[in-house]
Amino acid sequence: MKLADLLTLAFWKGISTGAVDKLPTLMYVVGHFTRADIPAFSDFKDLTAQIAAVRSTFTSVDKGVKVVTFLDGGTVEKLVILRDTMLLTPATSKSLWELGKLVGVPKITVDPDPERELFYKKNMDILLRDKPDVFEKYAINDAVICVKYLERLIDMYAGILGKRKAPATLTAIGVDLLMKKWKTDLKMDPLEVIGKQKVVSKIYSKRLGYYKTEKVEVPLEQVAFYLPLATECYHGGRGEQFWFGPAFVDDWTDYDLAGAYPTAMALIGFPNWSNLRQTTKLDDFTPGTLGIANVRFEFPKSVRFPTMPVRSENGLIFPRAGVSNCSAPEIALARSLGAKVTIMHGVVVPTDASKPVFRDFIRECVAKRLSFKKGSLDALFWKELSNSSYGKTAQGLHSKRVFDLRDQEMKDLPPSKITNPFYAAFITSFVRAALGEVMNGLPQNVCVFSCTTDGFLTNATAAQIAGASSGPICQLYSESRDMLTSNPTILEVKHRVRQPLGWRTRGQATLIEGQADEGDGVNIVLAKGGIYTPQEVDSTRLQNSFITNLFLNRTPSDRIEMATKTGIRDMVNFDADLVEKETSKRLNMEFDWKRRPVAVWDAVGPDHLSFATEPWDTIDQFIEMRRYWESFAIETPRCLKTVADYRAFAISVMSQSSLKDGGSKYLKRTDPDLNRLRQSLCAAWRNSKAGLAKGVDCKTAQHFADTLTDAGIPCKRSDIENARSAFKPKNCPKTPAVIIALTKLLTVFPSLEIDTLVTSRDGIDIIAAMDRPNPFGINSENGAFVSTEDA
DNA sequence: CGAGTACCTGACTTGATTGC
DNA sequence: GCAATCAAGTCAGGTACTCG
Repeated sequence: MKLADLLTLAFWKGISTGAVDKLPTLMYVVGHFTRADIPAFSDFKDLTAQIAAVRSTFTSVDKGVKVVTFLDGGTVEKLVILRDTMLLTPATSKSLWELGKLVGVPKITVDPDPERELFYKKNMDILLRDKPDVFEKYAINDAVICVKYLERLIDMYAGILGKRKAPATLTAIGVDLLMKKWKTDLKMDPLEVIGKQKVVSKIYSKRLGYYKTEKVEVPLEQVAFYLPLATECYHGGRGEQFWFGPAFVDDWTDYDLAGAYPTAMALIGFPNWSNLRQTTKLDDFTPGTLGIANVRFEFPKSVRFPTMPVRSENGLIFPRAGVSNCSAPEIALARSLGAKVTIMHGVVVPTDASKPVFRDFIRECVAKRLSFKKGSLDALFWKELSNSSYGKTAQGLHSKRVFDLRDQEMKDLPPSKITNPFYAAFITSFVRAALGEVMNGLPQNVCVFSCTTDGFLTNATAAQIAGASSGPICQLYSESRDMLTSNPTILEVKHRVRQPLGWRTRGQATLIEGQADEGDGVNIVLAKGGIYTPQEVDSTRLQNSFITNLFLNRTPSDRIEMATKTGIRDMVNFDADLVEKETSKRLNMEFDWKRRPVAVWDAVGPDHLSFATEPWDTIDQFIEMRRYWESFAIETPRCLKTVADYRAFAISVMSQSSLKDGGSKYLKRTDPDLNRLRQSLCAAWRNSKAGLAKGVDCKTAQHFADTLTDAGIPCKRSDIENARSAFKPKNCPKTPAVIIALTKLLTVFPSLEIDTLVTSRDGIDIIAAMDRPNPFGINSENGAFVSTEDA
């Protein structure tokens, strides 16, 4: 059936039952997750040319679909605008069931038995056969929810912007509202706000065969010059796991910066783009400055959480020293933490703080949100508007490929009307800086367990938190907060637990729940870090114990099942239907090595490897480390669950890092140090190098092999015969095992030149961490926490 | 929409085995 | 003892995909 046929049928039924007396020429067709429905139309191929794929589903963007319907014996052309409620729903309530609750239409249950219910939903044809009346009700109910929701949305839009329309996405409403604020209320020119101008350009039109003049929006020249640097200075949120494994038992609190991104946005004053200037003066970069820079930095050893972001393939890293592209708030913070900072390339945009560009918009969103009941559709709607506007300032900065339906190819997501890298860089930098200021303000004996974008988990007391959140950045944050909500509080408590478990960025669970009675969910911290829990495991508590068991009992070969749906590309290119496909993914609950282990031990209760961390000295150390980890664990099955596992990895790391420059290629996974030593010795013997002489220091290959084996280096005759390539000097890592073996060999071959065999580099040493005590003073007998002050 | 992975592919190295 | 052979292991780069 074609889309047109469906509409004809609907009109015909509407007229014949008297429900419809006038036919519209322009209409919205709405569904929830239209990716499931649209491909079912027989003219799907033609439709794709007129609709767009947004966030993996279908909607109309800048134009509608022309549809010809047959009514009263004649043909009538209608314009259809497609909408997907999925794209118009606040982030927390994506399911149709949630949506139904928001508009007051509950979803219909088809069977009282939950198992039958699930079965019917997966096999709608059987439901139609068994209970046709229920089927019809159920099917229509979904449509009712969508229509009611869209009507509500159109009403809301009209109430705010005075025009009756349904935009394609929620964020589009936010941008429209912001534009209105700028133009009507604040009398600002949107182009001036984001540093652009209109110019007339001549474009040759192939179709018309002559030049057309067109007005295009381009960045002001003095701004354009620095856009690449500003884009480099824009990063996402800070996410790190500072501790691996089970923590000690204590009062742990999960804090969140209240409304982080909107709060930072509200601080931006009206920019004077034409007076933008280059500077390398540190004092030009204050916490509130709209400024970006490429800087060299070095933090003192005493700073536990360095705050300068450095981009890597695996996300943001915060090393002790290096080169960072960041914004003014982080530069100011680094200086106040005692870091040596040198600005190599810096740009500052003067702003008028008395004319903030986003504050009124945010304030209106916050006021509107607070005027509605918490959790209601309106409240969620307004929250989404302010939160999503930050994302729009960053849209299109880092290239993101999206599938273009019309041209059937991947294209870059274009910038939005309010994309501006200076803003995006400032907003995110300010939030990271606020987080960094608090974490570094805590006493050394307080443990910070993890952090994600705008929150962190710590065993600090309320008084310690208060003491840590009084720095200049927090002050500014508090002022902005006060201005927006008349409440200067900056940190909110999200969860309280007694013992957390952590493995990687965005990977935390709860071993012992908290005892707060503030409601459900407060006592459990759970961030699954990309791990799927089965559908039947539905409550947070069940999911938490599922994840915890997964972690404690994991093996390298564990896989987790997940359901994926046919993607848009496959639907369009191969005419594939939307089906669920069961796939499995390797379970990865190992550390991400964004920090360096500083003290390692086997924890008790639950029994598992545990370690505290410190920052890497440089980004290169991290990059190297990640490479070692990937080759060690992801290809060879191995989890780090005990100190013995850790030791094997630590030796592998030292072996590889001390060789570097090609020498570390093809090191063995198990006993890399001794295997390489054997290889080197065999080549040395065959070529009479490194103080060995073939036929003199052992008559036959077999004899030499036996001698090595006796010294603790397993060796076979074939190993010597296979040593066909030239002897490579200094090609052997200097691990404790290698030194012991060589010392033994020296008694057999006194002329052996150890320095010719063994590398002179030191490499990355995470072996020594096994000898260091837990800095937070665990009593290893029972796992109980002993504060360093008492100990 | 950014962050973080998993998976695929093709080229290269290594170590066990075999025949001379 | 040496050369040839082969399967398994290793490496590097690119891409697709999901979650929060």
